[in-house]
Amino acid sequence: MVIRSNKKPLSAKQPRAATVARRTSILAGALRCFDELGIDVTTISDIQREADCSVGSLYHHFGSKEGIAEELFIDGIQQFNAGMIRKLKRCNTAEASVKGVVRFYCDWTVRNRALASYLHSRDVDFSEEARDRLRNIHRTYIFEVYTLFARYVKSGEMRILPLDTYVPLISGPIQEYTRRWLSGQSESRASSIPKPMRELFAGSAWKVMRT
Amino acid sequence: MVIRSNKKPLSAKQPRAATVARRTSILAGALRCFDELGIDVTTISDIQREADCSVGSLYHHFGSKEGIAEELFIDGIQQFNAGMIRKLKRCNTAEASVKGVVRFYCDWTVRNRALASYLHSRDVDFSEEARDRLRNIHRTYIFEVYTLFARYVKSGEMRILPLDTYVPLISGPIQEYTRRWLSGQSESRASSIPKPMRELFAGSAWKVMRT
Amino acid sequence: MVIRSNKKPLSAKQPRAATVARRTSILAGALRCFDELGIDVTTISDIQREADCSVGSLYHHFGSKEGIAEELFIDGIQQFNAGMIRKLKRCNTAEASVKGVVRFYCDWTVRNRALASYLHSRDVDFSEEARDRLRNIHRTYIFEVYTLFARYVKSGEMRILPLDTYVPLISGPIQEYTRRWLSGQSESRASSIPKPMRELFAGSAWKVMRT
Amino acid sequence: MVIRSNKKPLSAKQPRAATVARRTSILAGALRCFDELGIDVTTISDIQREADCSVGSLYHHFGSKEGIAEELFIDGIQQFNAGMIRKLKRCNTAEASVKGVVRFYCDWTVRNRALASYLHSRDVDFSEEARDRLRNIHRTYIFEVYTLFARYVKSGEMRILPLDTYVPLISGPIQEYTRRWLSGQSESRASSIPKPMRELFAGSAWKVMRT
DNA sequence: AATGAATGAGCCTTCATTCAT
DNA sequence: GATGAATGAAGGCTCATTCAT
Repeated sequence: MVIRSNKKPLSAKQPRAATVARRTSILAGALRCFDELGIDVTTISDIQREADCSVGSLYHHFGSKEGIAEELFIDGIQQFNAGMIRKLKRCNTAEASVKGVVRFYCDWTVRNRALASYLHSRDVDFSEEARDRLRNIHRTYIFEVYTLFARYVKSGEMRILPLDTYVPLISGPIQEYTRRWLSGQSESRASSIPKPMRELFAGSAWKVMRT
Repeated sequence: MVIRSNKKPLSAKQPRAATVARRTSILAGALRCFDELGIDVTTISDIQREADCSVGSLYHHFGSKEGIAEELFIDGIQQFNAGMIRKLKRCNTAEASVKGVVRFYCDWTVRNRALASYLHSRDVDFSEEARDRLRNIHRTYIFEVYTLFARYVKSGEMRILPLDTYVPLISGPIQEYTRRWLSGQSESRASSIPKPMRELFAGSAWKVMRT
Repeated sequence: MVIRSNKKPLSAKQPRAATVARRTSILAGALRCFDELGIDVTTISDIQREADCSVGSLYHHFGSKEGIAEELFIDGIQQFNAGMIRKLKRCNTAEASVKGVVRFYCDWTVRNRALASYLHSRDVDFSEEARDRLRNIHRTYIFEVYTLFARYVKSGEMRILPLDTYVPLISGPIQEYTRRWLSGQSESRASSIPKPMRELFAGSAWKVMRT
Repeated sequence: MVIRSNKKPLSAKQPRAATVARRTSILAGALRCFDELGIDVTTISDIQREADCSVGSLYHHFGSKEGIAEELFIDGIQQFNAGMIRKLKRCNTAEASVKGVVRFYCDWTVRNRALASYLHSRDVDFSEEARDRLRNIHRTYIFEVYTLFARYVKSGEMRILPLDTYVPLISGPIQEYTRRWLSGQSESRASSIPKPMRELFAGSAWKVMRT
């Protein structure tokens, strides 16, 4: 997982490798806790134990429990968005694109189970500053995605629908399926989602979107 | 630590009307709190204030904060299930039934905004006993629903698909749309979901399900 | 309910002097409270006030009210045992040893009134771990004492009796007398037990034990 | 066990049999609780469950938790005292009397394990009124006992000792032995104290008391 | 006499955060 | 940068007692 120091002024000198490692291990430990216990229930002490560091260290690097939660969340979102955009840029038809969304959603969730699960929780209590960063990230993402799809709508390959229904219609089913898979996983960490299943959802999404 | 057996004997005696009223008002107060603050953040004090009763009363009737959360959850599920079954029994064709599911989901959510929102949260930490009750309720519900749909699948009016994909495919999109509507609503309590929007999702569901 | 593993790793690091002082003052404060109020009635608040520290500090060092009670109890037992063994090692005859037990019991109790009184109470609700520690301490102590007396029994200077009657027969009377003295003391903190009284019990013990 | 209604004015009419039965069952239930949990830890609710009655009933009959504890304690003391006096009145020699004390103590304790254990606890927080009653009972008892023994001291059959050492010297060992037996019993409720053991203590007591 | 819902002071404990070393 | 002792507000919960039915 790629961790970036986002809090520090951009002009600051490069943090040392040891520092980066410590931050990374804290975020990883926090994710394990959030995954197993939930954000609200996880305590600083839990994270400390999991990351094997002192309380002071936690506060030195992230300022607060919410600081850790925010950093982790934003980091996760950026990874997901970047992956999705990369994927879509490699799709050249409406069908490939619609199916690509479903496939990427499915694959990424399976590959990043804990992080995906964390991004679903709506318990993070963002600071105003973090909310701003998220809004910008989301705006940029949505703009990029819409730009990539706009041509297919214009060309008549995809239905024209209210803007806020595209995501539910395309991703809703796989999200719901995935959500159930995630809950199940918390107990039995074994299987992944079978390809034919994934293709069923991809196909359905296209069935709904095509003109 | 001293361990005592805590279970109240399940006496079949009818509770008095006042008792029922108190229980109801506590649950209503709790729902308001959970809706605005989230379960984990809501305190006993909050519920107490909202239900206008003493701490002792809360514990007398529900035993614990989790006890309240469980009761509320189970109550809600049962209301939803009962409504859905009632609705489906009035549908005579595959199309009406599939669309009926989407419509009922949409309408019930709008009519019971707070409760619906609460049922979505996965923060309730169920006791083993509550988990059992829920499992039974769910089993019964799923059985009834499948019974109602089985004939349409058999008659060839609906596609034959893996059992665990029906719900995501039919309800996924409206659920996702609804989820976003719910988040938005927490700030501006005004609008409802417009009929045409509802019908868009109903239509899409049928588009995916028909043979 | 969420379960977390709570055990602090038994790091061998030396605690700082300030830490030791704080622990000591907490135990001293707790003893004063237990002595005056009894364990069950003493509240964390009482101890806090008496030790002049924050609640958090109490829990940081001892984990719980029971933790304090256990530590104090074990500390006291070890002090008593060590003193008794030291005393007995300086006795060279059966008579001196039997009388030595009575004398030490009497003197130690008077010199450590509150602690002695605390060790008599059977309200401490030991954790399994503490019970283990106590069992070990007791086993070692009993072994040492029996070793010291064995020669006198073998040499025929002392009666041969069932093992579990030596303590009651030698210490029973002074213990009972002392117990009453302790109850009395809780109101009027002045006198001590007069030497002749002590010697009466020492003499009686020897009268019962000699062959 | 004989239970007497001691709180009511002496002129009151005889309570009905049902009332007596209820009081008896409450005291019996309370004893079971105190025995297993300790007074301070036992709750009104525990007693209620054990006696199978309502909270209101408890308060109707005894006024408070302490009221129950006091009644039980005083009742027990009176039973013990009465038995001891009865026993001593049947002894005609100093030796028989001294040994009689030890034997009765031993036998009564075994026969009334829970009650004996309860009488040893010093956690009862007596009201001023109860303390008065107890003082009177104790005064009377001590007076009777001393009267019964006085003749043997005068006749030179028993040693002349400080008044407050007779009880410790005679009863101390068997009490201590018994105390340990009682603690042990809480786990394995089976054996009783063997006769030869009892006689060992009886003999030792006489050895110490004879001139 | 019996019942059990209601009350609320007070208890034990947790936990995010600070700060001296 | 790292450490962990210290802090104290706040939370969930218990329980003796009262009182209307």
